[in-house]
Amino acid sequence: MTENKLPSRSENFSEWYNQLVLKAELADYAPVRGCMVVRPYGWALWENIQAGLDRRFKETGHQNAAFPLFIPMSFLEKEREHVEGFSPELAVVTIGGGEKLEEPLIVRPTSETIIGYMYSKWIKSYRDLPVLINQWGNVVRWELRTKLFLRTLEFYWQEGHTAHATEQEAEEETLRMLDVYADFAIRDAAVPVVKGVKSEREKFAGAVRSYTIEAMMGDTRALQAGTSHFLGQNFAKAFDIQFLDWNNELQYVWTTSWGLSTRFIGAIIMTHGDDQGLILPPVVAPIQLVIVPIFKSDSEQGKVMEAVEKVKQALGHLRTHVDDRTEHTPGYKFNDWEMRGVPLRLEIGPKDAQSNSVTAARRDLPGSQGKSSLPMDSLGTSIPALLDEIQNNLYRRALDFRQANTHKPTHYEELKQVVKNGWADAWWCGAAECEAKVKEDTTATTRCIPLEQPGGQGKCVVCDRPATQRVIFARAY
RNA sequence: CGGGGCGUGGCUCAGCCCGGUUAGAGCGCACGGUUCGGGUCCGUGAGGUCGGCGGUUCAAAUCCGCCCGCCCCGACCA
Repeated sequence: MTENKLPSRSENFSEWYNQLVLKAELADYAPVRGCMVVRPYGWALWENIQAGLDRRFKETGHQNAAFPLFIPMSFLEKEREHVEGFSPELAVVTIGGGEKLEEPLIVRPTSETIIGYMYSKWIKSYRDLPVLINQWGNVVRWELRTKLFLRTLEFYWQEGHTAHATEQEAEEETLRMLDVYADFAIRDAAVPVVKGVKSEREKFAGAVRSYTIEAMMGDTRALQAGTSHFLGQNFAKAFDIQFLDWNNELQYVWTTSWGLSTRFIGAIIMTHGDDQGLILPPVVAPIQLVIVPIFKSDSEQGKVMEAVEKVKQALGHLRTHVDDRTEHTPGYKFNDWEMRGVPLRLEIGPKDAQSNSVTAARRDLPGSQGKSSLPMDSLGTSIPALLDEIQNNLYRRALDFRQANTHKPTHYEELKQVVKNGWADAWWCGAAECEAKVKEDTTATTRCIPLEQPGGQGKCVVCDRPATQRVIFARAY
C-alpha cells in the first residue's frame, strides 16, 4: 500500500533530503566519494536556473566566455589570502601524458587567478574597461564532508569576473550582481533571501568584502545561496592588471567576482519541499504541468485523449508532460509527480471530458484543498494564472516561515537558545572574538550583516559593548 | 582527523548474542491476468562470492583479528 515512502521531513530533515534527491532522480552518487552525477531531471532544473541568470547577466551587459580547467600552481600563490584559503582543498595534477610535470597544475577551485592573468594581457587602457565576463563551468574543491548539491567535490556554477577603472564602479558592479541574484532567487525560485555583507572571518579568501544572499532552509538552517565579492586591487596587484587612465597615469584595475552554483538546487529543495517530496516553483520547474489521463474502456480512452490533445494545444507555451504510461494507475501517478515536485497536475477523465472541463490539482496545497474543476475553454488564461498563484504562494510561505523563525535576542543566554532552532538577528559590536565565542558555544556563525539596517544602536548581544550594526547568527550548511 | 552508527539480491531490513538442512521478508524488477477518479489485487519468475582478507572450528552471515567502504555529529567550506 505504501511503498517507497520518504522519511518524514520534520523528523529527519537530512535523511528526507538525501532520499528525496535520489528518488526524484535529480542526482545520484558517483563512484568517487563526494562526487555527484546530476541526472536529466536535475540538469533540466539547472538549465532553467541558468536561463534565468543568463538573461539577467546579458541585460546587465555581461558576456560569456570559457577559461581553462587547469591552472599553474604558481598562479594561486600570487595572492596570499587566496592561496591560504584554497590550498587545503585543492586537487593537484602532477603527471601529464605519463611524464611528471615540471610544475603541478591545480584543477580550478575558482578562476580569479587565471582570469586575472588573462586580464593583465587584455587590459592596457581605460578604453578597454570595464571588462564584464561570465563563465559557466565546473570547479573542484576537495571538501571533507559532502552532501548532494550542497557540497560536492566537483560542482557546476557560473562565475562572473569583472574589471573596472574605478573603485566606485567596481563596488557598484558588486552590488548590482548581488541584486541580480536576489531578484533571481525571489522571482524565479521563490526563495526569500537576505542581502548582506560577510564578516571578515566568513568572507571569500582574497576579497576586500564579500556580499551574500542568505536563505533559510526548512530546518531553519541558513544557506549561502550566492555571493558577490568586491576584490579591490588585490588580484590586480597580484597579476599586474594595469591600465593607463585619462591622465596617462598607470593604474591598477578594480575587480569583482560573483558566483552561484548547483547548490541553489539544494536551496530550492530545502525551501519548498514537504513530506510528499519536492515542490518546484513554476518558473524553474522542468515540468510545469503534468496531465494524467484517466479511462477504463476503449471508448472512454478515445474521448479522454481527444480532450488531452485539446488541452495540450491550448497550453502549448508551457512545459507540459502527458503521463500516458499504461502500467501505472492514476493514484500511483499522482503520488509520483507530487514526489517529483511538478507544481500543477491536470486530471482528465471521462467525467471531465463529459463536462468539458479538467480537474486541476495544485502541488502547494495538500489533497483536495488544492483541487478544482476548470472549464476547458478558458485554460489558456486560467492555467497561467494558477501557476502564478502557486509561484507567489511558495514565496510568501517561505518568507512567513523565515520571519516566524527569526528571533531578536537581547542577551547572550537568549541568543544561545534561539539559535538552536532559528536565526538570531542581533546587535553585534563587530569583534571577531564575539563571533568566535558564539561559534564555540553554539556552532552558529555570523551569516551576514544585512544591508537593510534599522539604524540606531544597541548593546552587542555577546559582550554588551556598544554596537551600531545588527547581524544574523545561524547554524549554516 | 576526533566522537557515534552501519555494511546480508536494485532498495529497506530480519537472521548474528546462543555457529549446524537448499540464507529469508517487504518493496522494486520481468511475464500473465485483473484493476484504473489517490500508491489495485492474484499468480509465476529472475536476482545474493552475506563488504574484503586472514584465523578458530568437523562446520562461519553468525565467534576472533586486521583492512576497506558508507552514514550521522564536529573541524573546513559555495
